[in-house]
Amino acid sequence: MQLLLDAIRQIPGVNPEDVQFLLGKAARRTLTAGEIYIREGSSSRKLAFIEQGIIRTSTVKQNGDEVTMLLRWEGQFVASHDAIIRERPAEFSYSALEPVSILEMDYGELEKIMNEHPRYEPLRTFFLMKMLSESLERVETFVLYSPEERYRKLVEEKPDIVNRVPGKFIASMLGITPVSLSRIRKRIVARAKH
Amino acid sequence: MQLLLDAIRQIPGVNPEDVQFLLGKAARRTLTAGEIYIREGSSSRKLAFIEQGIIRTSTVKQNGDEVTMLLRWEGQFVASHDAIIRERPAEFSYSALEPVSILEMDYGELEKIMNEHPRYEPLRTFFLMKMLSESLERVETFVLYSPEERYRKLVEEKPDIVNRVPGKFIASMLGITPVSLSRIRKRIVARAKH
DNA sequence: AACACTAATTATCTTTTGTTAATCATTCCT
DNA sequence: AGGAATGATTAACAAAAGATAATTAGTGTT
Repeated sequence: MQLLLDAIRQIPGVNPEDVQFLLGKAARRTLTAGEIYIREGSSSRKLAFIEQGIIRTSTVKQNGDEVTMLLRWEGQFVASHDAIIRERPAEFSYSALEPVSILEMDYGELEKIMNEHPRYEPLRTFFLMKMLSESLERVETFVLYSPEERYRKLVEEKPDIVNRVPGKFIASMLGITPVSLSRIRKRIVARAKH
Repeated sequence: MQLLLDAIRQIPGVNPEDVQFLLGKAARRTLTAGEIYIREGSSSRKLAFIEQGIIRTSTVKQNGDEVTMLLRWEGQFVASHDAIIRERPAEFSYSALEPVSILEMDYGELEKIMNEHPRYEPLRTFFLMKMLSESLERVETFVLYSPEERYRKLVEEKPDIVNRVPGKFIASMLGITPVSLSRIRKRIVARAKH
């Protein structure tokens, strides 16, 4: 819970008592490793804060290949973008890579509260801005950096990810194949021992 | 002006009279080809709707290479993401590729109005969601598609872009070099005449 | 311990991209 | 019209990535 409070405390324009009220709406829930949280095609508008664990967003391409679109871990929020911001069924599946603990709310409920009590509005604005900021930064990594540089940056940002997530998922998220990631790793260690 | 009205009319929860009021705050402005709209490093919080023309978002990498992060054209909004959602000086320059006509507002002013009159809030939420949706879709193109597929999709989405924007800018936006784009084009026409 | 299953690495070959430089093609300018 | 400047294409080579398959490593299961 502390993690979530810390996250919310950054929000300008929201006072702590309001937060307490909203947190009352959140339910703690756990997922077992491998469990699917939101299934592809569902219209679930759940909004979750990850207390512990990693959730993977994935789908299957037309050609049958499975791709990992996104990995989210403790301290971050997870929601079905399609269901919430595009109002259509989820194109992706969201599943736990490890035992996961989340705090869950229904976005529809939040929306109702915000419509009735405008003072909660800054909360929504804050989340949207945060997600947008993260997404824009991700676009930047694709335009500015090579696959190897993207991998280095990811490891820099979240070093323990390499021990917690199978490389094939990491590769997919970076837009490359597992074979290519393997070669990148090899090149990096080769260069490390000059 | 019609274009902007059409764009705003899609927004659920905002009534037309409110829109008229906000539009009163917007000023029409033109940019000459090549003119810089927002300069890198500036803290301008201008928000603009493009009536006509194309605006290019770009920066210079550490290694000196110039990159095009984004192209925006008529019917779309332009704003300095850094200044507005990250509250820091712009990392990018925004410049007109053609003579451009925009409707311009100051985001700070909008923010003030929204804080005082909550009924305008859905407008902000709508813009944020729209930008987020676009950004997420862009991330998807990098994860799901090859450079050639990304190029095809861009041309499909905005066919006249190839006649209006130098290929080197398009290439950069797709995360590839101009030479590589040239080869992709060659491959496409070669395959067209089976 | 033996087996099955999955992931990671390696090998081989093909395709694509990056890099650099040269050559066309266009546009713009005086 | 002539010349400068810019952008696009092509060439030639190096580097990286994709595809496929084989091998190795690591898990977990019984």
